[in-house]
Amino acid sequence: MEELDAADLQLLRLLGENSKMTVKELAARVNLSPSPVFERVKRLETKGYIKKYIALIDAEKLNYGLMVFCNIKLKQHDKSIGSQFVKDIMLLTEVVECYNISGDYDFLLKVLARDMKHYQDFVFNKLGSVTSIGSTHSTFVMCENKNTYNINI
Amino acid sequence: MEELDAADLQLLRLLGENSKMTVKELAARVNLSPSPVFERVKRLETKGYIKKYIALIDAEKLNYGLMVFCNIKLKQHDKSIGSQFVKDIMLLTEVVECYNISGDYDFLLKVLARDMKHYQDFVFNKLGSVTSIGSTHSTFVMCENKNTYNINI
DNA sequence: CTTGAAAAATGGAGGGT
DNA sequence: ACCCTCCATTTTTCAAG
Repeated sequence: MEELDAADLQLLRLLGENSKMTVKELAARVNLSPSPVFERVKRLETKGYIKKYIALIDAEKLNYGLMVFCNIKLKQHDKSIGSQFVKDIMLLTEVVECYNISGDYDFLLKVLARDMKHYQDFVFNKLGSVTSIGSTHSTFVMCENKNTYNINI
Repeated sequence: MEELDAADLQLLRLLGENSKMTVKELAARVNLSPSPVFERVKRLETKGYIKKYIALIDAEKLNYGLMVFCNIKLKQHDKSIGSQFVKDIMLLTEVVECYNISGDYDFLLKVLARDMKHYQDFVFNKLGSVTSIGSTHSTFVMCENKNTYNINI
């Protein structure tokens, strides 16, 4: 995989921070002319180093000010229960991330809700109807101190 | 804040999924011509609904295949200890997210590491030298099932 | 990697509903 | 207030060397 030189890594770093940079600006930063930078970026895209380009939306501005980490224990641990759980979870719009984890719980969800009332509704009505769930434990985020959204290269 | 109509929300949804969509493509999706779409997007940017545009980098391709949620308890809970902790944490490149949380622990970190050896080094040498830390508890991610990076509007 | 040129998108002026 | 059409400028994209 190490077909990446310092300039490539720098391009990933820059685009991971701000994907609106023009090829010209990127070229100035990595001390190359626009054309090779253009080709390098295209290569990083096709080889999959860059997965996609997205706009980051301000959840608080849209009245989604509550972030909760919801730990989930399944009733049983066979494969079909697990995959059914993932399938059910994928449909819940409040769940922005879902991880299969080690430890006392099986899954960790990052949930975005408008407020506590909304979260309560989410737990009781949405998670409540996912039958594979045994128990849950919620950890509330009081403050987001850092979020880079990307690996720090 | 509800100065956003259905077209604005749709634009946020589309750009949150793929920020490389051209104004022309967006216009076709929301049934408007390019100019008003261009103005709407600019307004969403200046008003802060769109925070920034980024490229998502594939951490696994860069040999950062291990994700860990690291719970942290501080030694004491006065404000200066807390802000010093945040300051120290901000400098650690392995930490991609940091939250002040409710419950048994004070902070939750999302950490990206190359492998278990790297993570061990991170805990012992990097976290180990952050003096405000009382205790830690690591939860390892076995599989990322879902990550939308954005609120689901 | 460079130069250079075609194609496309951005961003703005002016007019219409 | 909002949208449209048209046009200049900039950027992207892709040749050939």
